Amino acid sequence: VYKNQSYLENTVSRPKTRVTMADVAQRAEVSMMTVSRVINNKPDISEKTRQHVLQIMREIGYRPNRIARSLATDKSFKVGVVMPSLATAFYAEILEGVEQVLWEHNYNLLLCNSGRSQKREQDLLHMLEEDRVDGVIVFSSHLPPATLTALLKRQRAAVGFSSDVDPQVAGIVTIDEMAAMNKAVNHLAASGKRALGHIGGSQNNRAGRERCRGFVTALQQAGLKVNPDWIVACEPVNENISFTHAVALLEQHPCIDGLVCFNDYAAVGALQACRIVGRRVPDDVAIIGYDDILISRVTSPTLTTLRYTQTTHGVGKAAGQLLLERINGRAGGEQIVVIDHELVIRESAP
Amino acid sequence: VYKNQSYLENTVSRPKTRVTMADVAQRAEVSMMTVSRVINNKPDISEKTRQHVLQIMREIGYRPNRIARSLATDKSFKVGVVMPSLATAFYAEILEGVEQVLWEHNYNLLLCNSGRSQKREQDLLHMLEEDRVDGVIVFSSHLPPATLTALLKRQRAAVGFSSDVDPQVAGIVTIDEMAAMNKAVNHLAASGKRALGHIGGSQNNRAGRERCRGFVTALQQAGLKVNPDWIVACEPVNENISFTHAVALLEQHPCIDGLVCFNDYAAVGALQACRIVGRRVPDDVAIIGYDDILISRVTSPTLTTLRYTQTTHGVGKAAGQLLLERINGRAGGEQIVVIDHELVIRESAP
DNA sequence: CTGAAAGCGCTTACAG
DNA sequence: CTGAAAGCGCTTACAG
Repeated sequence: VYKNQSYLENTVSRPKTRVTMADVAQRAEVSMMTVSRVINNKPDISEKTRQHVLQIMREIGYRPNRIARSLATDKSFKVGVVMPSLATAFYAEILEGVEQVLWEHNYNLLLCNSGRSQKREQDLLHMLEEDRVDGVIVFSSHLPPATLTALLKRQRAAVGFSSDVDPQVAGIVTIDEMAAMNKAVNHLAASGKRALGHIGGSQNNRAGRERCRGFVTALQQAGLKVNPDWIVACEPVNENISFTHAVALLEQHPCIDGLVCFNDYAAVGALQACRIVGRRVPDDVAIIGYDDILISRVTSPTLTTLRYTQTTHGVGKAAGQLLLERINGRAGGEQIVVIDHELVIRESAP
Repeated sequence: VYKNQSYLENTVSRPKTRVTMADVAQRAEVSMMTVSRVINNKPDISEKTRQHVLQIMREIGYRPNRIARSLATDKSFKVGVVMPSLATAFYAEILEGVEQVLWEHNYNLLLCNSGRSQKREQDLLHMLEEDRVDGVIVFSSHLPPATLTALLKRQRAAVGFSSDVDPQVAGIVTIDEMAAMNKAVNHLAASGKRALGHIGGSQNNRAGRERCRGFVTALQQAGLKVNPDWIVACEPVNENISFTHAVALLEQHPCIDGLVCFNDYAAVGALQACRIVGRRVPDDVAIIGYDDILISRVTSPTLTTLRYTQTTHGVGKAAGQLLLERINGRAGGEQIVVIDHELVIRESAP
């Protein structure tokens, strides 16, 4: 008698135990090997047998158990994705790009949110290891480079996005923050600004560190004064924190006539600060943001900002693609994808 | 000789096969049973043995294989989440809420994006079945109610958010769209509007259907005229499609003096349409949106809109919580969580 | 407090 | 073209 009979009936009760390959084999009067062959579309099987087995599978509502298959094949068709935040528009769009390529190649996505916590990022990576995922993508890691590298080395395949990680260990999708800051600084210098400040981001991730470093280097190259007091770090970086920092900065250093900000949120805070402190934008203080989020078009004045030449969705796809190549072992040596950017000139720094 | 020796060395090469429980047992000179006990923090084990085993695990870098454990226990500690879109702010925020509660209870999230495709939604649900996830949450399903119900019945536990599904089969987080539309229509009627139109959404999901139905019912209750020609459906619903529909609507029916829109994007399109057609908002045509997204505060005129009394993040948490209850079998009978809303009155319909 | 054996539901060589 | 046996890495009763 068929052990999952109740499952076939139209009742609300759920099955304690589901239909297995053995059930199919028994009912179809073939071996499990044969059932396995039709599930996996293997050749060397008569069309008659195949159809018969398929028919039985439909009849009893059989679905193969991927957990068992993963254990047997040591391949999970899952990849872990570690994000510093999910509700941020930027990461949400990236996620959609990643999901798209992965799904197209039959991979599934185990979603992890580190919430920018180092501890949690580590826990997550350990868990992903226990899940035996086929690969991992880490976005904007907040872990020290050595720690991250050690953690990723333990994964079957890995990609780091805007994270400092050994290129021997993981594929890399990176942003040339030095060049970006150079564009911003040169633009301000060209319009006559001479005392530039930086509303920076967290020094716990690559973007924050590199933008700060790039800002300083760009100043030097442009022959402008570098004053450490004109550089502040927001943590976390949002309008409010940035506002507070910017007010203090502008009050203590009235000479500042230009501000390069970590991102558009920080720039919005700086904009408000100028209003409070009584400085006109861009005449007294010019402001440049980063990311070109929706809001940068509706502030007044509108925001001059840096943006990737690729869509955010495209950036996610690139990261997914890179991981797939590594999973499939088609990766020859170090792989580094560099995302370019451009300056979008609006009113805050014409 | 230890088979994963190379894994312990500081090389870039990755292990073909990882450390297993058997390796730990052998090296610690205990049985696998004992190792299993320390992994799972079971009692009945001497502190000395426990510490010794833990030490060995650390030494050889052992991480338990959750795939094997899942197979043995028939429990995956994973839940599937099916979304119609990832990059939409609304769903991104919900996702963060879901991820949060799930992680707090040691569950992981298999993320799926249906892209509003019925076919893909079905494929996804089948795949999740094969993954033997402990539960599934479907957001704003585009599947016919009977199909969705049948699919969810096959899952170990399920929750539907704003989806028509049999409450015997899944927990439900739902929005009382009838009441919402009632608020919108009454507000317009109270300000003297008499000929109301509806810029609706897709009829392939509950929100679209219910808002339309609620709109009509509210008109009837308010004693206002119901004219099917004054109701249009946008598919997909975005500013451009809405703009096109609204222009046609306003040109063909100049008498219309109020528009209730499916969401804020649709309302923004309607706003633009009024400008093009030469109708003043709110004097000639009053407009009401839905969702209270960021943009509704910066349009001119600003947008009167409906919003949930709970944060979007909170809505995600509620859905996650509900699923956990069902997974743990603490669910007594039908479970329906209703999300309330309120009218945010701004300039477009004062 | 500790262990030997069977089983979870598949796949992988290996035979025939 | 088809099948019997062993194995993937854990856990679950059951003994002692």
